[in-house]
Amino acid sequence: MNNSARHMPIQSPGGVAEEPVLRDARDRRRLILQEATRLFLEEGYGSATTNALVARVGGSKSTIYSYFGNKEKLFGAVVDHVLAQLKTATEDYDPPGGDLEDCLVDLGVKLQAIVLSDDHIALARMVIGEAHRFPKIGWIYHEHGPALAQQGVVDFLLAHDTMPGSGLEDIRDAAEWFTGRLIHRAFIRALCGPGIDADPDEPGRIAQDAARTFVQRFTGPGRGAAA
Amino acid sequence: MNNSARHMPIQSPGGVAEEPVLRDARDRRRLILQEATRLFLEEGYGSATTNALVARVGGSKSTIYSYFGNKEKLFGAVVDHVLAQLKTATEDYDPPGGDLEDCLVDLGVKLQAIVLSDDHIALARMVIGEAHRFPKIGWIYHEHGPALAQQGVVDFLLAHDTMPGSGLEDIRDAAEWFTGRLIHRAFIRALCGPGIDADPDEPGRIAQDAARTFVQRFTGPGRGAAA
DNA sequence: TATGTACCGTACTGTACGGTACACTTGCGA
DNA sequence: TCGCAAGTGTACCGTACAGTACGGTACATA
Repeated sequence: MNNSARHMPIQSPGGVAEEPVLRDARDRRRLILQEATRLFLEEGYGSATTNALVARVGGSKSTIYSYFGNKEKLFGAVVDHVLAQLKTATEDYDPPGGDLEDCLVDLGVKLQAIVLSDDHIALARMVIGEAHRFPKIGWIYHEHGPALAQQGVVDFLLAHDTMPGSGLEDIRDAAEWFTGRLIHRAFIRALCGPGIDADPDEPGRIAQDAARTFVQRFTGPGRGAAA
Repeated sequence: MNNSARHMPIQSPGGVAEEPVLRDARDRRRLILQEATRLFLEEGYGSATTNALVARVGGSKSTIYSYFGNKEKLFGAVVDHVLAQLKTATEDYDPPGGDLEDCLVDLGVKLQAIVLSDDHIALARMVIGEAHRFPKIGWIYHEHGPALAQQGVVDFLLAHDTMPGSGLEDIRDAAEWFTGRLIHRAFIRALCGPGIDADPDEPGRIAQDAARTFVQRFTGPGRGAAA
């Protein structure tokens, strides 16, 4: 018998996602997914337990299992969910006017913001840490994360006719120079742990450097092939 | 506490343990560390079990625990061990003669070989996946891995007087351009899982591009400082 | 021959966790 | 008022695993 008070959807403490009071039980699945996402991102796959999820969501394990079957499937749903959010964020990108360098700075800053966001770092950590157990999820993440971002930069360079006369291969290479400079170091550092060498100004500085140097060295005259 | 005197140590039927090599028990600790390293790199921290380690090493759990205390400490020892090996590999680097581009290609290829080696990828995955549980190990890895490699490139550029007249900050930035181009994409891809888009020729091509483009655009006249 | 030490083999403990069973409750529509 | 689907609370199961206990062995040294 249940003698405790009727369960109230007491609130998830952590987080970005503000929960609109989902009293209506039809949204049960969404709430579970939402809380599972927070939980997995905070704890990682291995350390996140189903009981902890129940404690957050309220309700019972039975409901969770009736919706998602098992923990692995729930994990898959969470990864899809987060990637979908990230994808939306990139699709909404609207380049400002101004000259190329300004546009590249803007693009760079936005890209950094997404890649280095707490949610994305947590997701990447989780996926990388479990890549050997869930190779498929590693692949999905790669295609909907890094590869997509890379393609986004290529599209940007094409759309702005940044390197007129260059072949697609050269543009791809240039995009890799740009993203490598923009992201590599900070991303690895973030993956290794929070607060390593933290300098909040650095991303901005690097975006500036990436844009300026890119314009100077990769666009305009004198960038021909041949060696 | 257990006071039930149930368990009778049924005896080993004579010395069956036919261990081929390293019968000399003085190397016990080293052997354990060695096998633990292989095991952790193959399975990851969470999935590697102490029983599996016993099965590999031979002998008994008691011995392992007498040396390392618990699983976490064993893990720490393993990370130290692998990083020490990687460090040795970088310290032994001996740049060839030839012009700058050739040297950079050589440096790039060697760096890629280390960074993308199976052992390093497995280590990085493990560290990244557990960074939230073992922040200190994340930090140690970062300092002895990525940060060290970065510094190695800076040292190379300085030693070859690649950018005469440039300040240290500019050289650091240039080094980040180089390593970002050289490694970023392939590293992320490798972390996400084996066999994504695998093209065995690509690392070589990228090393070539990184070296050639770097020389063209980041050194010599026309890069902002006198030559 | 005695003794100390490093190691072995195996049974065992405690616990955490994924997952299930099942009786019970609630909201809703007919 | 009834039936039903969805959800709830809780006890429970099986298993996996870290870590321990402890008697026994191999061997070197005294």
